[in-house]
Amino acid sequence: MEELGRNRKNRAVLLRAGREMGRAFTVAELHRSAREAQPTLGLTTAYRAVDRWREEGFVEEAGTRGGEATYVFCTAAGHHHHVVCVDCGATATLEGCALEPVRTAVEAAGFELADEALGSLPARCSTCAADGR
Amino acid sequence: MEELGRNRKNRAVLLRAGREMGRAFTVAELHRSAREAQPTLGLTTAYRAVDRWREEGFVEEAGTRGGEATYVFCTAAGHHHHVVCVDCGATATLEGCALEPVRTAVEAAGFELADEALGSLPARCSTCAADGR
DNA sequence: AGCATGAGTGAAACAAGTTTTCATTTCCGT
DNA sequence: ACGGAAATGAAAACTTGTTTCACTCATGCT
Repeated sequence: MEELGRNRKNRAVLLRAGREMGRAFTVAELHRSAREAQPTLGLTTAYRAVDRWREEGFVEEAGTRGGEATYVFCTAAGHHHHVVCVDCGATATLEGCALEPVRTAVEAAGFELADEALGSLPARCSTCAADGR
Repeated sequence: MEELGRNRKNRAVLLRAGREMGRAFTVAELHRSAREAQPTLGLTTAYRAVDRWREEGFVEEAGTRGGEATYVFCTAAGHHHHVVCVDCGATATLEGCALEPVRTAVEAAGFELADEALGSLPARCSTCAADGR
């Protein structure tokens, strides 16, 4: 349980809050949620926690929503891609590598697909698609 | 030639500058380039021109580079996707729809691919890939 | 237990990109 | 010409995200 480093109370609260969201979240959303359990917790700490998680590979960027960066917890181990609803942040995971045909086409054009920038595919969940948002 | 509206001198300069770039550009880059021909042209006008072009469909967002949004001129008419080098902005166009297998996989997960957010695929051109950037 | 150390913290200052405001200028149809 | 709508540029405002800094406090050592 030392993975969290010293003084881990706040990060533990943030971690629980983030896991409970079950979808892509902004730092402000994470902060708002964690604050319910820890009212003194500052926004700066939320930014720092997400930064750390990203460096450690627990979390990855999932695009932006309304100008704010969103993140998802990356639980699956093997090669996979996240599908993220651009409206509500709902996520799904594609196990196989559905991007191979795209990679081939991109390479035929003389480019290499930048996988690190395609960790999550922008999509719309059935609810948001039905809402016509 | 009325597509540009009134007082079109500055926007014409910006349009020429943008087309001459031949790659994805930031608003600041566009402004810097256009300023060589029109030194009084303000940054605000460049922002406004790009906004208008995007609304009109001449231009689409192509992700970000160093924290700045980038844009590409969208010349092809049919269904297509841009491939954009995340380092230098070089572009290519995929004529067919190489994304169909991805769409199928995403739909199997209960989502709909958000095409408008996938107008350009992040990639690296051969030069930047070789530079190891 | 006492203590020194350094990671952790939050408020506030800062930075960068983009948008808005506003007074002024320029174009265009009349 | 003229009147009005659109366009313009400078500056201010806003937004998101980062950095600074003084301070707290858990941790490991004695």
